[in-house]
Amino acid sequence: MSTLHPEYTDDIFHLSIPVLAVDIVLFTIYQDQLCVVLVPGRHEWAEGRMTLPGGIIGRGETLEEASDRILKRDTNISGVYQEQLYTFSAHGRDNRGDVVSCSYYTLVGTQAFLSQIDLTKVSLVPYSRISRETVAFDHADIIAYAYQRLNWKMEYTNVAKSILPASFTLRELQGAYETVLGRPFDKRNFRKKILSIGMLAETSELDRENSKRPAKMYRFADSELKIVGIL
Amino acid sequence: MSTLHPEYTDDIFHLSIPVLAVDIVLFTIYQDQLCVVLVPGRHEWAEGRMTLPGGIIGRGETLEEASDRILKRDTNISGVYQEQLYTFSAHGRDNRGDVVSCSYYTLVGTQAFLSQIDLTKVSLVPYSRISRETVAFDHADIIAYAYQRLNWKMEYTNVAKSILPASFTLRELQGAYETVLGRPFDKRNFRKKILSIGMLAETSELDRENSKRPAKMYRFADSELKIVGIL
DNA sequence: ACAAAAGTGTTCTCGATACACCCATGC
DNA sequence: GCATGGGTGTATCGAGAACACTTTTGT
Repeated sequence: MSTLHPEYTDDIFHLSIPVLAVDIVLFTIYQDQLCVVLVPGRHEWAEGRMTLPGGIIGRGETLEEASDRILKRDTNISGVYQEQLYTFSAHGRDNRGDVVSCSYYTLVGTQAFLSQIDLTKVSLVPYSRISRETVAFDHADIIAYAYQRLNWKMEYTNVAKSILPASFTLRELQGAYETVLGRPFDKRNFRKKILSIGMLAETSELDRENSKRPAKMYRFADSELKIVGIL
Repeated sequence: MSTLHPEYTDDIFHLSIPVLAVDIVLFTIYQDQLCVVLVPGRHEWAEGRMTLPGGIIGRGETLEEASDRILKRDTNISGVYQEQLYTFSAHGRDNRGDVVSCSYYTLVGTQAFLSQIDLTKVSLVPYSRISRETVAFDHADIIAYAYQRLNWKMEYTNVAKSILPASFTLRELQGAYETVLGRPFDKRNFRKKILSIGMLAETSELDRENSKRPAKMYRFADSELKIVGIL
């Protein structure tokens, strides 16, 4: 079956069933801040505010396929692991019509991110500046919910892998945790904990970037996302 | 706007978008076993196996409204708090056509349950007997996922309130935990923990049912569902 | 008096937190 | 030799797990 990709047109809102869409919360770290990728609201209904990348699911598509397709279309990013967040359906959540939104979220490393993204199409907005005034529809709520889940995932899984290069120092890792979770950690306790879990493996590299004592570099031992129980 | 309630008819599968449905996992305790409410598969596609109560979302309905409506229609139960579980969309998950299913789950007390339910329409199947052979579509997967979430909720919230009468003994409460979680607890640790949280309040009643030493009866202090962190 | 369930405390282990100094390097 | 970030260990506290006997009642 060939897949259809419906758009937000008038006639799609006259069917006997609601329209199903995806909205994607893409987190990344930029300039030491946790940011969310937003696109300019492409419809008059967005009233000049920005929106999450999103669109309508076509026939014969799974939610994951639609989410990949739409993320690629709206931001040019592909091949990232996305996780389902929640399906939103409140009355009036989308003033275009009767749209149920299944949301996905993900965390992408700055390098991977900047090399793929089309910066003419998207904006990086620090999480701290997102509010109902700045983003359209119920997207601020979706982002807030995604942030909660991301917090949980940072504490109990090795998601941090997504935002770090192949090898990194423990200080860099701690910095990533601090930026995403928005609170400081004790250096000794952080290292003890993270090493005791067995999530990391030493490499033979040393960090020669800084002209100070070189730091050992580590990599993640598991290539897949795993639940480990961290902080 | 008057709400439509579409059914699984041929023409609904010829739209340009997928059909959105809800499926409901209703847990209850019956004969000291954790059970799931199933209905006979109402469509030839179910191939004689049972299914979760479920149906298609209409225009102008939220998922919660649809879920309440459909649970009432399929089982005659109303007014229970349902929580969203996950939205399933895998290729071929429903052999009738392109159906995305948003699942909900809930836990209902035997009393409330038996007084409302229409037992000619539904079956109570022990969780331990559910498998891909006994239930249609991907409903066994949905149930397994709901069970995981229910486990989590028992450990970290006061959901147990749903399956206990207004007042109960600590032994009854422990029994409910043991039945749902499928493992035994130490009486002293259980009581210490559950009382220390402040989730319960003593009542002046004593349990005179058994002709042994009467037990104090307790009630839940909070009437709403709360996250507390239990076991 | 006895059977049956209710009720109660202590010990141990482990993970989380708080906290301050020495080490290796480049300049 | 000194400035800078890298690297390390110990003491305390609280939560969870293991574990056995006394109390109250009905018969």
